[in-house]
Amino acid sequence: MITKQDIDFAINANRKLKEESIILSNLSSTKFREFTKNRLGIEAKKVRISSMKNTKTYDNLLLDARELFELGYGTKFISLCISLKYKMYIHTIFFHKTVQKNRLSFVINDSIFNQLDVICKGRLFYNRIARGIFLSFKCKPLYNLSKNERVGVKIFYDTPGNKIFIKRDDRSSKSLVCGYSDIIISASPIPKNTEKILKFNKNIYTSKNIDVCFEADDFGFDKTDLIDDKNARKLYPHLQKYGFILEKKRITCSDRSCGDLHIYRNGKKYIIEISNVFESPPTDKNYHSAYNRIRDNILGKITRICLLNKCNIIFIFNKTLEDKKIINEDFVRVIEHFKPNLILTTFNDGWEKEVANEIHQLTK
DNA sequence: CCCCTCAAGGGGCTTATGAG
DNA sequence: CTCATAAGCCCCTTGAGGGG
Repeated sequence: MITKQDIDFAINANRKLKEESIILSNLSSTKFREFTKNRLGIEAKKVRISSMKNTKTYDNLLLDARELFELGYGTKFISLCISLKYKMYIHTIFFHKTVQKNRLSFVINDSIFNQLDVICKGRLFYNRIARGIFLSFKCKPLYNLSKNERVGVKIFYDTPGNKIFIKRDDRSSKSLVCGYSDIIISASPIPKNTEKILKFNKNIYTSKNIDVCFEADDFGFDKTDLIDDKNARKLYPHLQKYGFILEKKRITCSDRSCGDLHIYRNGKKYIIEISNVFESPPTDKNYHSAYNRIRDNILGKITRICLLNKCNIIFIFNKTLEDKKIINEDFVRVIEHFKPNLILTTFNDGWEKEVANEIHQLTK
């Protein structure tokens, strides 16, 4: 079993090697022994690996090497890590010959998708300069987590290549990388069909949408922490008490026509859209334009969401909506056309409790 | 915000060649 | 025959920046 300590030790040693201008490509048996003796105080044995065949150590050593390969490391790093762990230099060619080289076989895994409880929208894209394919997706809590610490992950694909599962494993060679505003993970090894789509023309940047699946728990979150909308995040725990179940698919602010919260009860799906339209009340000066904007905003949401979704939809708006300044003729006609479920609230302390109860009553 | 673009550096993989 | 080393191209990781 390769531990995080084994790997960190090797990473550190590699750093020290670089201080002496030795990169792994230049590491030789002599340099390794000199280095371990002088910098680490380790006396490495001089052993011919072939003489160890059929010993327990040899078997363990190979198991460790295979595990490292599965974690995404290559022969040079494996050579360093194993050499340090077993205190004897073993050249890269040995691992090249003994470790299975099909990385793809480790990452195709359909059954792992049974565990997921969160799905986010992601994209795979090809980076022409780096000549690699990468995954990019947004998830605020994960982004903040990986900003503060290295979050190692393994990735898995389903057979059709439409979904990618990320599983935390801090030993992995891959980690979540904070991009400009999103999380980036290198997506290799890439299933062949996906690779074809993205590398079809190397001069054109293309991307492919993909579902990013994971378990919230795996990264230390509750799945309700990952609800994107602030108000929906407050409301859901109270709905949960009434037996509503959160959809796995995460709604982000980019899904403008999807509402804020998707939940199920008794096999029925409900979409909830929450808008605190008076969060910052209009000032006296632009009084009229402000109310016009709010009216358009509300009508736009009602129209889009009602038109594009085929399930029960509940809108939660500010109670001030009853104000005559919002209700004009157009407003009345749109409301009469779509007949949306409307719940009005003050958004004062404790609103989420009252609203959850209203939703419960409304959907009985 | 969404989607796209650019980049450095070094390990990964493979093979030839020679030493032990 | 086994193992070590070097060399070279390929690929992966990490990271930044910006237009619309």
